[in-house]
Amino acid sequence: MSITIKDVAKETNLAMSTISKYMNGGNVRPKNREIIEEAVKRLGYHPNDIARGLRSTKTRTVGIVVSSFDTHMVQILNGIEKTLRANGYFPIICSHRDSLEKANQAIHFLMEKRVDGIIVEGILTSQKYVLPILDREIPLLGLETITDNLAMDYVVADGATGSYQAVEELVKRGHTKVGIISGPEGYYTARERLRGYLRVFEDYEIEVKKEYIIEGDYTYQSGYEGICRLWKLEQPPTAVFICNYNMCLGAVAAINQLGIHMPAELSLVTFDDMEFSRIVRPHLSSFRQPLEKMGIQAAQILVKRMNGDYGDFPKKVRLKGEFISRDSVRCV
Amino acid sequence: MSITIKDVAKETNLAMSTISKYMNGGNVRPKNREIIEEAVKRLGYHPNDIARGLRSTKTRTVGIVVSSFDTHMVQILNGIEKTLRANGYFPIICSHRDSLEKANQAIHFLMEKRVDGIIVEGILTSQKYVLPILDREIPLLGLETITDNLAMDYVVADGATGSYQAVEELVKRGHTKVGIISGPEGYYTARERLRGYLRVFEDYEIEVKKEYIIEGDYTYQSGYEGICRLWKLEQPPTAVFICNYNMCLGAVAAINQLGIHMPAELSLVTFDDMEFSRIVRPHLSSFRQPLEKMGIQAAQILVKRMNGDYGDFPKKVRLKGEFISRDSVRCV
DNA sequence: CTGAAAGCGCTAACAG
DNA sequence: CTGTTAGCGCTTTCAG
Repeated sequence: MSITIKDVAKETNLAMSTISKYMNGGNVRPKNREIIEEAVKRLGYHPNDIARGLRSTKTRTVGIVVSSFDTHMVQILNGIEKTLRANGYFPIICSHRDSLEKANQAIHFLMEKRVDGIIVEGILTSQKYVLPILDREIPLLGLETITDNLAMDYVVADGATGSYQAVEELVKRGHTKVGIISGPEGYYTARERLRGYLRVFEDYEIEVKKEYIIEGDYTYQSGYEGICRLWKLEQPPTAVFICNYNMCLGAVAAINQLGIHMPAELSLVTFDDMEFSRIVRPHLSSFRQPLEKMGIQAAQILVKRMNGDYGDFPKKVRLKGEFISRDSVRCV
Repeated sequence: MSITIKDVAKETNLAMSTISKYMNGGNVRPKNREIIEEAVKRLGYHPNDIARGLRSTKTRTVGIVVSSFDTHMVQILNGIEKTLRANGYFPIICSHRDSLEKANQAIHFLMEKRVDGIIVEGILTSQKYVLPILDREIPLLGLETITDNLAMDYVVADGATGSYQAVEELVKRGHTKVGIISGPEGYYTARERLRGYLRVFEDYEIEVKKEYIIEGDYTYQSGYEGICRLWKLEQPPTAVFICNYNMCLGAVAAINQLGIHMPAELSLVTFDDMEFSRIVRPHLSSFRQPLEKMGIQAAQILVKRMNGDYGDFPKKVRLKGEFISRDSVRCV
């Protein structure tokens, strides 16, 4: 098999424990230091992290459980990965595609791998499936969701304020008939974004029409269908707010398909600003979540916990984003 | 600490090895079976995978090293993850952002974690940094790249044929002045795609103009600049072939910015079909790589190797994609 | 500072 | 089928 610490010990006529100490940055007599260094290099010795983890119960590894890999997630992951690695940790990323079973598998896999901490994203954060993590007292952080009854840290974007800004933009420009294609009710983010929408109408004392509220499911398809349904109404809205990226893709496709002129006939603002927002014509006004920053923050907090610092536990971070005004909204 | 196999043994008055056997699916007397099951559940016992890996030298884990997380990679990863998990393996994903140092770190991390196999993607597949993997005889597969002198499996999309198809579409519709914004020369994929472009002109006996060949670097920025440079030419091309997704985003942005009418003034085809291709107007004609399939194939081959099956080693899979004709090309 | 010895949790051999 | 024993590669006491 491969070279072990024993081999190095034999080679140098030193004890295993001395080699071990050296490998972990401990103090060793300068002369031995050199001898060891030389032998390690010559033999091509690499400590076996598995064995090391077995003793020390620290693996310098953190588990990330996401719903799926997509354009949106990727930016968060970039932030997480960067921060984690800067702190000497490595991420193990699993996806569950909103399947409770896969999520459970992933969690158990990660626990068996003895990760030092876990970040979970999306709806499944809620409820029982994270309980075993808490039981084992593994630091746990929720991303893009909050469950009030669980003692853990959270990082979310301020969706209510974000959607408030987006919808207010519409209202300020004179729109009163404003539709929304929201996310599925079970999602924390969806509820937040809907809340922001509703609050605008409350604040501006405009009546909200039930038929303008379409519950989508965050997929391309539901964005597409949402627009179709809205457009078929006797009195279609003059503006619409789309609650996430994928649905926006579908919505724009439907708008093109139906030959609706944007923004002349229909104004649009969207949550989740993406590269294509400024490429499609008209350029889309949108609310940009600080995705990478969310990842960075999440990782930072988790690192803190893994270092045993529970000073501000449990922490709920709600990051602000920014509204970007482009050309998809007209004044009425 | 947590519950170990010893605890279960004590609880059931059976030997550790019996529990172990049961946990690994071995045959156990029905009565004991029940007893064990019950105790495992009651105690909440989960085998420690670290310890297990230490003994068995199998970790059921495979390392994935990618250049970065992006829209394109995500689809490949989906295929990999799905296939791996269906076979009982879990991926550990690392990115290196084209930094040789980070790539090395990642490789060592994965080897220390004793992964059963590794998939590497992108340019850095080449050369020395994968050598330690081969040395240790860990199954290794290269994705989106090929290095001829290394004995390992590869999965790539047939970029030459893909770009041939894309460019031929242009030529068939009467374009002779065709520009290309290619990838950086060091990339296997970039060379392949350029090769396809050149071969079309060879086959159709059309002269290629040097100034129509712009070497980009696969980024948004370079796509943008590429169009600008092409458009400034005394005799700008009437069509352009963009070699990847990010550059295409940039190219379309530039086309809009410059007020170039597409396809009237400039036709465009692109490598990498993405959702936005059929949303932007005009819809983009493009070559679609079978990204998810590439991931699936890669994982399948690796699984085979990890099972000790080296029957067809080394295997080089070159997957065909499809050209999708939309509205961004006009006939001259 | 160095070395000897014990043991992390598990599986692999081998008896029984 | 079950139990005993040894040991994976490393770290961690605890003497020296």
